[in-house]
Amino acid sequence: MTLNEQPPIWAERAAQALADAGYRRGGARRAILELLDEQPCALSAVEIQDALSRRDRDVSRSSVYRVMEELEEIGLLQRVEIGQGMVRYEPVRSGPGHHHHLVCDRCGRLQPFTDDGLERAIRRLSERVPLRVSEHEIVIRGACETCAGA
Amino acid sequence: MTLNEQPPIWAERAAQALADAGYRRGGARRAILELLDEQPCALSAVEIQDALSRRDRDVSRSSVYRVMEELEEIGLLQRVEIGQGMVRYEPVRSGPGHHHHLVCDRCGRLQPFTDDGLERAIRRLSERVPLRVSEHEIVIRGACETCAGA
DNA sequence: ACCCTTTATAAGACTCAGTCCCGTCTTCTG
DNA sequence: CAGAAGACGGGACTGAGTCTTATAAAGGGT
Repeated sequence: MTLNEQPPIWAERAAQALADAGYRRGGARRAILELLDEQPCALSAVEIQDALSRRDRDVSRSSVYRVMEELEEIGLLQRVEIGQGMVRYEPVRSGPGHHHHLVCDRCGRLQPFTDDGLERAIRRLSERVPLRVSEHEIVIRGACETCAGA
Repeated sequence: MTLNEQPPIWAERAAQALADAGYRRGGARRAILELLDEQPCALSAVEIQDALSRRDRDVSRSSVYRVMEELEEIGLLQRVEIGQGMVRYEPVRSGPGHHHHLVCDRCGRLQPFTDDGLERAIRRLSERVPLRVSEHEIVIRGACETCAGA
């Protein structure tokens, strides 16, 4: 179960990609990029704002959401809906990096995973279905090892 | 792609199940049951309240949410998270009736489907994963035939 | 049929993530 | 270095969902 462990170059790549896409630089965005790059887990918008605030680098709500939108647009960030209306964002670190998520019902911990069998099943399914499929998202819920005890 | 087309006995079965579970009867719940039974598509809480209001059978928000919770608890209703924080509810009509959903990005139309290959892949996956799996939900998004034109 | 207790309901205040708007500040370009 | 374009902050606003409380039914016992 792969946890992302690449060197912390994502923020730089992201900054470059933003520049290439015609965005100017700005303090809020920079702070957000750095924060996201450090964090091992996906964060929600509110968590991002709070974390920055704790470092005395306050950023407005509007900025958080705007930056999230921009980053998602360019494909640097993946939006993950973990149920109960909760949304979190995580850096896309390697290429397309398609993966899904395990969510712990109790502690909210999020863990990425990939599975070829699953992807194959979905690909086959996509062809037989009355829908021009654009994306799919799979969330598996349960109790993580820590929370399940045992 | 199976659309639910059973006879409209769900409301009665549901009423019975509620009684068996020790719930008393009440106007709001009755009205909600009848409405849900008629509707072919899944509805959100707000849609339920509005629909009843249009029939001059006003029901309070609290009642809608309370009843949804009760029905889900007994397994008569399935909660479907269709993304963007939207939640809809649909009657569970036949036995366990495990299935997933196709969501049209544009018109919001919801369509149930089942797929054995997919279930098999998930079952295999569940055994290899560091999580005591309790449930899974798969949402496939795209453009439905109507919206995609073609 | 009539209490009495328990449960169901309505109404509305409240929460909280997310959106929108607008005035101000910063970045970049000429 | 000035001026336009874009980035930012702050705060009003939205809308789904929650919580609280008073009132209205429902069912059981007599």
